[in-house]
Amino acid sequence: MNSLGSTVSSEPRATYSLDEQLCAGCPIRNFAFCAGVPEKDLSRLAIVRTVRTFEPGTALFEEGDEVTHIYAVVSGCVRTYKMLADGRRQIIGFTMAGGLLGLSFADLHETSVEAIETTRVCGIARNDLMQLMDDYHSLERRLLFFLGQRLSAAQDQMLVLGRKTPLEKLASMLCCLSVKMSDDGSAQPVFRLPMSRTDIADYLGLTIETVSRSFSRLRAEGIIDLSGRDIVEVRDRDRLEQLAGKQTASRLR
Amino acid sequence: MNSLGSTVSSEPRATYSLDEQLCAGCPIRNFAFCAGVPEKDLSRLAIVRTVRTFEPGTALFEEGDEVTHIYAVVSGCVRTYKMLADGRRQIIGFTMAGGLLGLSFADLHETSVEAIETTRVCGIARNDLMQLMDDYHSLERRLLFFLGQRLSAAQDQMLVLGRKTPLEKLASMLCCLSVKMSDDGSAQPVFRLPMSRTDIADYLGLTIETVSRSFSRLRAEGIIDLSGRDIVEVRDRDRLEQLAGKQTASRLR
DNA sequence: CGCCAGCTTGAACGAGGTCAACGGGAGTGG
DNA sequence: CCACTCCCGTTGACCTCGTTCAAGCTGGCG
Repeated sequence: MNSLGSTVSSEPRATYSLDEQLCAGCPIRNFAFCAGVPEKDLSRLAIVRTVRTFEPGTALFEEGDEVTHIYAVVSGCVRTYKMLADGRRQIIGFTMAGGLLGLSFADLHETSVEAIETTRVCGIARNDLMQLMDDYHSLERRLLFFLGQRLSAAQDQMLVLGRKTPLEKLASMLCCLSVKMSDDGSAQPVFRLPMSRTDIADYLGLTIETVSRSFSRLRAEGIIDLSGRDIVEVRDRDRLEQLAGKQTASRLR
Repeated sequence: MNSLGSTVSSEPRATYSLDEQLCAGCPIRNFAFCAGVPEKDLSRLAIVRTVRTFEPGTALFEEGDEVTHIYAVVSGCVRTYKMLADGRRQIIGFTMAGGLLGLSFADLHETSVEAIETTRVCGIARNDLMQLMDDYHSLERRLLFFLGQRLSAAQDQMLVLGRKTPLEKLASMLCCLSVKMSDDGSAQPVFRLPMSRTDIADYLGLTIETVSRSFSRLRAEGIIDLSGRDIVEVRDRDRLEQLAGKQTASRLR
């Protein structure tokens, strides 16, 4: 996997960082759900949160595990997925810095989450979060907003999975990633793919071969260019967005 | 469509009910999001909410419309969907009595919603809802819970759309409907399908022909029985759930 | 009774999956 | 330093499953 010698395993190989910098200096302070806690009360947050590091391939939690914490991704990238009994996998989404993981009202997790890259996450115990939500209305409002965004993204992905062709699926994903992989939320023409072809296939409901063929076709048509296997350059954003179906039917009327 | 002569159209053919019964006697009072408003303050809710009736095929709202209200379904059934420019449609979900519609933090709706049957909905203006959320913490908590449930359902559906076979897709849907179509939240052996084969196809990412063949096969194998085209009897629940993949990989370990 | 919309069934086709071979870059060891 | 290996990705050939196209059926309603 990487030079640290981690292997694919369900054992979290975590590093506890006991004396992290205060929340005030946190890189995701203004983007993550914790922005719902007012500046003056940050110390309260800093006491209850724990920062951990996960190496590639290690699990943050798995489907069926008890829900104990919720997490904000500080840096890196994780995949959230569900499996069928025979090993078929559906990746629900990829979460980057600022993203929220594990917010659930059930007692057991309904998805599994694994680090794709070395990933730092900030965790808060569910009980502590509930307490904070009771005390800070703005935090609860912010979580509601995050869940709304997640639901909206999930609905978009249903359209992708149910009704788009492989080429359209890949184009949709690349359009999203060109925004998600940028630091400032704008669409970057050049960006890195943190996930493997297998991950992409399991995200789009395709096989790895079809993903590879779709990449080749996007490149052949001059819509994108690839450097190595993980650097994407968008050469014709208009055509990429057109393929992705950004203009939905109702907006064309 | 039905004896009232409504046709498929985007014009809402709505009936305003100006003097509805008070919220206290409402059939969904204890199930819908409004259960987050305490009993003693129900009158406040009753003032701001509006009940409307939509005939089959009429739109509650469409993608791109301004978000003005959120709705609770009082009775009937609606479909939420997204369209691509060339007419391909993906149904995001079906909402029955007690369900929530239109909760969004964007200014414009990202999905369209149409009545499948004659449907009564209770609407609250977004501004009024925001005010109520500020005043009643329990209401906001309840909306958060509803959104969490919706997200969870959306994730299940991604697994269905991305990785299941047609037979498994239909089995999954029937398992869900046997619960959703019951009054008490338990799985009923006999229930009615409110939606057409075309709706089912657009929900499962299939064609109408494949849906029809899958129904025939489930019947041929003695797993279900059909009376007419819309009454389903589950004859072998175990096999239906097995096909649906209720046991996910992690839970089998 | 006849029409029509929605559903079912059959036959042919093709998009995407499966299987297999090849390629290339990174890590390893001689 | 180079050869070897391994993993991941790409490409080609073939095949299958689900779609497409077409015909027939059914049940509700005029």
